[in-house]
Amino acid sequence: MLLGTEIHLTPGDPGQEQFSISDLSQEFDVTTRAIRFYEDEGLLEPRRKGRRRVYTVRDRVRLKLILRGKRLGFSLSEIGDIITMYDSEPGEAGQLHYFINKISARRTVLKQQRDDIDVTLNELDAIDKQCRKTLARLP
Amino acid sequence: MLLGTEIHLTPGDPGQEQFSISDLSQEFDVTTRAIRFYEDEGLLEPRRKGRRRVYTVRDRVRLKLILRGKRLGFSLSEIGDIITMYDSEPGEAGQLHYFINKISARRTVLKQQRDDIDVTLNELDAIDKQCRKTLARLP
DNA sequence: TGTTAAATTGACGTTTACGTAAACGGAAAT
DNA sequence: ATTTCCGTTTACGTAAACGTCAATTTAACA
Repeated sequence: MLLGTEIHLTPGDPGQEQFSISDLSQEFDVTTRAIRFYEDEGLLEPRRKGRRRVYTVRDRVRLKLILRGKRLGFSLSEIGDIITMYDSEPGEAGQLHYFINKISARRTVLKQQRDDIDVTLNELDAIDKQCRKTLARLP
Repeated sequence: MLLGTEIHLTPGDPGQEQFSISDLSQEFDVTTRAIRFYEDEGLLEPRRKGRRRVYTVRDRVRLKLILRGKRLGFSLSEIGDIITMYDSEPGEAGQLHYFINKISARRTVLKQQRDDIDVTLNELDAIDKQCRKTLARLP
């Protein structure tokens, strides 16, 4: 029995449970090189069938988290920290305090970013209106 | 008469109108090297007194815009585009349409970022609560 | 007026996040 | 069975954004 047929039972199936690297590459518009790089950096660890990478739904979620982090301008190292928060299994008290502090710090950054965004959006809004106003007074 | 005394009339004065590179460096916690680099990239163009850079209030505002853009993860090139929007003098119709489109595109990105931030904040909130809950059940 | 202290200009080094190309191994299709 | 993909590894290249000297110049202060 061929391994590939297991992976690609129903390509494009919404209930798909296994993904090839090019599946993910196409779905999220990211190169296979980048996906492999994220693995090198410890952000992904897909199973293997022989040499080939096989991504689960969980891996796919992780990739989504990575890309979201990138959109927010975080470094891969920071993204790794964030993913670790998501993955944390209820451990000992020290670990939990550590995570709570990490989460708090991250939230501070995110809130600052949101403030920056709001300010910028308002300013761009004003500039946009000014442009349209000027435009309306032209021939 | 010494030039320096003109620049540093009242160091730390809230109504200060001229700044040295180290003034800005200290105020915004950014290295002088970075500030010079932004100039190399065309994002700043301070006047000179002799060889020394003299920054005006306007230059300082620009630096603030640069740092805000950095916090949002934009490249210096993107930040340059944004600053250009702020600086735009009412020009001809073509220019105005061009800017309006640029602004629109930038707003789309900013809104996506804000959504990403909101989602992330909510998720971190949930994780935080989970952590505290687990903590409360420990010795 | 000599001596620090701050600023400038190169120039080279570094980190991050991939791009790109080569060379090879399986798998799929014909 | 063989061409044709797709995937893998390895390795070198690269753009962005500075860091880090070193060598000078200029300024401020004792």
